Amino acid sequence: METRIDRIKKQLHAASYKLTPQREATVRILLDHEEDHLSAEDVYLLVKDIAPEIGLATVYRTLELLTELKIVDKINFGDGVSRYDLRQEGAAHFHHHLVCLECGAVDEIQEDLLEDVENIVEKRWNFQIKDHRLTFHGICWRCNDSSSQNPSE
Amino acid sequence: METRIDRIKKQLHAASYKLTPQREATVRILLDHEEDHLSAEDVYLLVKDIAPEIGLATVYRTLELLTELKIVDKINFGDGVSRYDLRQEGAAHFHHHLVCLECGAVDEIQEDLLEDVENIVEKRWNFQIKDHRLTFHGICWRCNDSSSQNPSE
DNA sequence: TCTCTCTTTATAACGATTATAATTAAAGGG
DNA sequence: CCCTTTAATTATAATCGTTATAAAGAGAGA
Repeated sequence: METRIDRIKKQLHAASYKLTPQREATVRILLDHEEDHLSAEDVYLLVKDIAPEIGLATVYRTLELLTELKIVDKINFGDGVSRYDLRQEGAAHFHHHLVCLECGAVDEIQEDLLEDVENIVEKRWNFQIKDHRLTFHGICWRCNDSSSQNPSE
Repeated sequence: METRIDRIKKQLHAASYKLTPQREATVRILLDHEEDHLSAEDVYLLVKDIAPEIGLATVYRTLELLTELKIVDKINFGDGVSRYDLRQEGAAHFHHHLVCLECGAVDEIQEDLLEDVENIVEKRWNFQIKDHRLTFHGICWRCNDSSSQNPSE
C-alpha cells in the first residue's frame, strides 16, 4: 500500500525536488499533528526530536516549498505568526476555521459551505476565484453553555 | 452637522480616551484613504505630512486603540504586514476582500453574503460567531478578459 | 574520482512591531 | 493660578518572526 509520504514524495519529484531526510522528518511531524495548527517554530521544536541536527532555516524552507506545492496551506490567525496546515488529499479548496476568543482553540470545518457565495462573487464581481480564507471568531462549543454537546465535526 | 470625526471622538470619550492631535491626524488619514488598505508604515508616512512631529510608535498605538474600539479592523493578506481598514459606520460585520494574484489589487465586498453560512455554522458547530474574515484570492475583473465590464461594486 | 548541482547548516541581517525611559500635555483640586 | 497626578507622546532600543548569506556537505552522473 502506498503511504501518504510516498505520494508526497512523488509530488516533490514531479516538481523536481527531492525528499531529503530533513524534509521527510518535517512532513512526518505535520502528518502526526494534522489536527493542530503549528507555527514554524512549533514544527522546528517537534522535528528536532526525530532529527536533532536540523536547522530552523531548513524548516522554514521546507514549509515554504510545501506551501508552493499546495501540500500545506499557510494561514494567519492574527497573532504574530504564520501557521501551516496540511491540505486534505484531493481537496479542491482550503477548509475553514473556527477560532475561539475564549480558550484559543482552533477547530476546522471541512465542508465547503461557500459554493453559493463563490458563484455570486464570480458572477457579480467578475472575479475568478483561485483560493479562499474563511475564519470565524467567536465562542466555541466547549466555552458555550456547558450542557451543550460536542457538535458533528 | 456632526462629522464622522466627532462621532469617533465620542466613541473614544465613551471609553475614557482622548482625541489628541496625533490621534485626530491619524484618523483623518484613515478617512481620507478609506478605499485603501494601509499598513502602519503607510499611515505613518501619510500622517507625517499633516503632523510632522508624530512618532511611529504613536501611530502603532493609535491603530491598536482604534482596533480595540472596533473603529478599524486589522487584517492580514499574507504579505508580512498588518493592514488597517475603517469599519463602515453601523456595520454589523466586517466586509470581505478580493485579492488579485495578478496585480495585487484589493477590492472590497460590503454585502454580507454569509448569513446562510453563519446560520449553519452557529447551529451545526454550536459556535457563537462574533466576527469573521473572508478573503478570496484570484484574478480580478481588470486582469480578466479585457472586454469585461467593471462589475457592480 | 571529479564535477556539478542541490541542499543544509550556522549565523547574520532584516523588517515589523512592541517595550522602555524620559519628557510633555492636559485635567482636577486647592 | 499653581501644584499634583495621570495620560500620552517621543525617541530609541529591544524583540521576534522570517529571510538571506556563505561555507560545507551530499548525491548523481560522466
